[in-house]
Amino acid sequence: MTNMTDSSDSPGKANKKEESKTLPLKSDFSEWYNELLQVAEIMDVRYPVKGLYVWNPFGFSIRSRVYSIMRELLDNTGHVEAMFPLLIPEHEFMKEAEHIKGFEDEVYWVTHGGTDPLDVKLALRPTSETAIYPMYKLWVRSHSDMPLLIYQIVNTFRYETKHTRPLIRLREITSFKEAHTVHATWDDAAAQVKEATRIYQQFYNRLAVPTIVSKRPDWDKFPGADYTMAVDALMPDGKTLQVGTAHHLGDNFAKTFDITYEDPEGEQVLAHQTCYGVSERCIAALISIHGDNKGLILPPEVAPTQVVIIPILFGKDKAVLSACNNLSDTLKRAGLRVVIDDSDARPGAKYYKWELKGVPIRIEIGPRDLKNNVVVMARRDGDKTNVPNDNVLPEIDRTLKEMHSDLYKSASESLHSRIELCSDLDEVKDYIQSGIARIAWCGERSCGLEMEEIVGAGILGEPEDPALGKGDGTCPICGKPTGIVVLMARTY
RNA sequence: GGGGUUGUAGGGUAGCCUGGACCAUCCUGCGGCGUUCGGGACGCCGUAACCUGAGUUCAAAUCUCAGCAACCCCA
Repeated sequence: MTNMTDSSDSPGKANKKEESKTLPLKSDFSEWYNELLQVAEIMDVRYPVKGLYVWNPFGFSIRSRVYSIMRELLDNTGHVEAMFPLLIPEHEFMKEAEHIKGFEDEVYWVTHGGTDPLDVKLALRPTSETAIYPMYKLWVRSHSDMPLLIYQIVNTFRYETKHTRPLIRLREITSFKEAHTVHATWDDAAAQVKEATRIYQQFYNRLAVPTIVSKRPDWDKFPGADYTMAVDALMPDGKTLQVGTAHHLGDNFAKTFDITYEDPEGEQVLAHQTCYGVSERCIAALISIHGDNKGLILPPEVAPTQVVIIPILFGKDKAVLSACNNLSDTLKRAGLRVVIDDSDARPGAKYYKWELKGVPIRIEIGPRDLKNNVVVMARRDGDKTNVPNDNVLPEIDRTLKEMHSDLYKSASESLHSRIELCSDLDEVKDYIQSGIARIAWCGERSCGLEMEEIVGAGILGEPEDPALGKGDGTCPICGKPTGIVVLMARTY
């Protein structure tokens, strides 16, 4: 905290204020993040219950667009959407022993109906396996029912005891997309897990967020799973954010919930299952990775407003306004989301406002431009240019596409410049202050846990990409030679 | 899990240590009117606050306790 009384006299502080009137610098990531969510009207964090936050209409609009990409990708890969209840009876929830162990400290329980205690306690789903699989027992009959690929997008509740954070660590996850699939064989399920991470990487490409897929170490897998694949993004402060997981459940849950099918020979056999999920953390990554000192930068596909038109008015200038209206009509007919800001504020104030909101393209039209038959086009992540009137639509189209690929490219470069091969744990300890360390590991649980202990950070696992996950080395704990390289990072 | 700090208009703050009055300070925002408008305009008028509960006291934003919430540090 800066002392109030000197701050106004200090030139350093004054400059800082000049650069960013309402927003802390992005280099103070935590403050920047919290403040941006509030001032850009994504979330209102003042809801008076710990770990619960309100989606503002603007933020909700981003959310809707992001999740419609997810729906599109899932629907195009054979998935169907359904919806299961929020409340899970205690006896179903308690069926799978490992699963319970993983979640029991985090479950909210409904114990009363009005003032009467319930005979059967009801859990608020922390995830929906135990809500869905009793139904799968009824639905799955035959090998011809397979694969069964169902997803839902719902809220889930977890009583987090660690520090909660909007979009990142919540007590109510408002936007949990969870898919639950059933397959005939273990191998079919394994293939589906691969497919899931492929879909997630496509999804994140659409958000211009580069990600890394890796296989979580055994002690960090989903409770009740055979193994867990995870998708991680790298945040500006060097911590990784787990933004998607895919679990191979084997026949573990099938045994518990008695999910069997009749195979072609007429035998009743256990099904194999997977589940995979993405939460609103995807939006945390989206915001954090692209934003800058001025505020949000949104990839055009998910920006609620793609083009803002600012009239530069002198006196009662009808010509400028009607030029703005004409352009707006043209762009809207082409399917773009356009806003004309003809409010009473001065142009500069409007620029700052819409930059904060991350609008990809700003068009300025003033008397000078009318005379020259041009408009001024400013890219949120770049410069201003003059564009001739008859070329505005194609130029905007082109720029929006280019912006997406530029955003992805710079995010990807930033990610890869912050992954470093380390030869010992001291180096790892040092490097994870700013990024992701690669280090050899023999694969033994005891060595892995010791590495985490020494470094004070987590092992993300062995990356799927061989360029990251392979390499000769020796385990830093036991000294055995190994071809496996794992990723270590500070995590959210 | 352990420790610490904080809670005053929509946001940010002063006042609290050392209890009391005079309109609870200033910036910002918001509403109105007018002048303005090519990178955060200005004038005038208006608007709005002491987290909740209990206690001490003639008197509480200020002191004590509890709750709720936020932030920071350590494990």
